[in-house]
Amino acid sequence: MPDDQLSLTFAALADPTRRAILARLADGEATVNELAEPFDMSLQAVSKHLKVLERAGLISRGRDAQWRPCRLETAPLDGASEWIARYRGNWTDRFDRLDREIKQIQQEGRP
Amino acid sequence: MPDDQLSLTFAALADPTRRAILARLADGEATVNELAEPFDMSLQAVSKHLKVLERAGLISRGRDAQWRPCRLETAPLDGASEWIARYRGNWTDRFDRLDREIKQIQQEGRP
DNA sequence: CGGTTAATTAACTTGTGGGTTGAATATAGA
DNA sequence: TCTATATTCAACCCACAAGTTAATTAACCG
Repeated sequence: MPDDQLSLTFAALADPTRRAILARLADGEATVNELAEPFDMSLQAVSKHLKVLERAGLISRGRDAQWRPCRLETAPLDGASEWIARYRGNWTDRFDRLDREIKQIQQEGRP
Repeated sequence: MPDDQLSLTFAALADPTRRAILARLADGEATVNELAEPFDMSLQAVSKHLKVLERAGLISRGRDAQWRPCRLETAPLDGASEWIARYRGNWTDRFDRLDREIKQIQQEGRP
């Protein structure tokens, strides 16, 4: 619905089929047929999912003869990740943990 | 839409109004009226958004007389964050960066 | 009790998401 | 050029999301 980047990204991720497609693409490029193979739905349906992902900037497509290989594009995930991190808390907890680890490293470095 | 937890979470986050509501709740509890105030839409519409957020587990609601204060619940964000992190890469880049920082700390600790 | 405030439920409209099937397009290869 | 393969486009269906207004429930207060 709303077409701001963050909304597009989250909406694209809100479908298990699309998440599975992205997961598959994390292992490397793939054609539409290859991507569609695991799913119990028509090729056209998968093609539509790819369009959604493309509109969200989560994949890009090349052209190799009659194939249109899809590649994962992770840039939009940065914004999504940042948004979530802002509200996920608890930052202090994590800084505390990092603090302890750093102190331990310093101890080990100076015995 | 599919009702697995991850899909519910991402779908809930895919709307700017709902994200704004969550942002507001990060500053503390609020009633439905308070949450609705900034938006140019009916109270009922906001109430529906809250229901979506509640179903996704992103808010919980107490009861104080006729008020139903909403509280931010960040637990579902963990799963979402984890999913994104898995594909966001580049882990190696970040480990490299952390490596450099650790080495620097070790240098400073032992001159 | 009656009135006011807070919030939800109900019924409805409209738009769109996710799926289908069938036709169209583009390219490789015989 | 003709055919097979890969992919998209178009038209359609159904369910639901997001909004509306109107009615209902729940609790406080005079």
